[in-house]
Amino acid sequence: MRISEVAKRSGLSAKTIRYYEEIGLIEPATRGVNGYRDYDLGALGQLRFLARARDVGFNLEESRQLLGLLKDSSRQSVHARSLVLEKSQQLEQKIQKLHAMQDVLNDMARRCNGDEGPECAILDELAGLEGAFS
Amino acid sequence: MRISEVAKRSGLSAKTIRYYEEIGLIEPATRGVNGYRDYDLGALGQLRFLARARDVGFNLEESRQLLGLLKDSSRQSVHARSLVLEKSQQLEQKIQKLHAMQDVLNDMARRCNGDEGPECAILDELAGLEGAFS
DNA sequence: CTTGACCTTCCAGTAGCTGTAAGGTTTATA
DNA sequence: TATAAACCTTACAGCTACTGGAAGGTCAAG
Repeated sequence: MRISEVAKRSGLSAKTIRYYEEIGLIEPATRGVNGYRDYDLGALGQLRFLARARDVGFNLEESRQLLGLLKDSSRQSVHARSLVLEKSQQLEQKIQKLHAMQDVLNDMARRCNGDEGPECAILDELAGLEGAFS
Repeated sequence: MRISEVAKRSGLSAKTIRYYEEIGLIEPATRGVNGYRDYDLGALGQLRFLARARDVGFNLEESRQLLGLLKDSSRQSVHARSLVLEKSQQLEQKIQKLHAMQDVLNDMARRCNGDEGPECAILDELAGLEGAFS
């Protein structure tokens, strides 16, 4: 398979696949006589695995670890599980933080007239005039 | 005020303040005879404003726009309000996405034994073997 | 007079790609 | 057979929003 085919079937861009090779996340692809990269189903499988790991929130280093576990026949599933649970907790924290930010935004919007005048509770609050008179 | 004082009082780092000046987010600070940057309360106010805008999720370009509104006496509060509402919606989408990711992670963790053996529903699912036998 | 805490500029690095340039190859069509 | 479209290659720059570090100038205290 050529790179564009693997790209289509993995959901990654060709650029990204070359990048993953460059940083050693996957083995360098074998090359055809013309110098084009050539992929087999095993390589496609690894790229799909990486795409999914990224999709659920793992960064490249974590995805590398997970791929290492996948390839390690003497692995212990507890390791994969702890990576997943830790990531889930990280997402939880991110969600909480985003919620808090959203609350502030919604509150500001509620207290702002949103008309053609210059008076604006949003700008006041961002400037530190803590809307004491809302 | 010197930069470290402004840093302390705005919550930004000195590095960040210099960076904001470099990219034109704030006016270049006036300089003392020794070449040190010197800030007045107005500059501090703007930096605080920027710190808060960043805190609630605006990126630098959006923060620049908000600061523009703050400085524009002929502004219309509807503009600030629409920026805030749009940002709130963006946060909502991010939250939904993180929730979906977290659901997948929690589901994978639940189906994984997490013991010393190699069998692992997490790795199976990431590899695309859609846990049909959970 | 030296030590330490400031300040300055400049350059490099981070994550995870994406865009673009300049070129080689393959394939389909006129 | 010519040629144009659609691939492929490498290499380098750029993106966001900073952070770290080097090399050096300034200033106040002891």
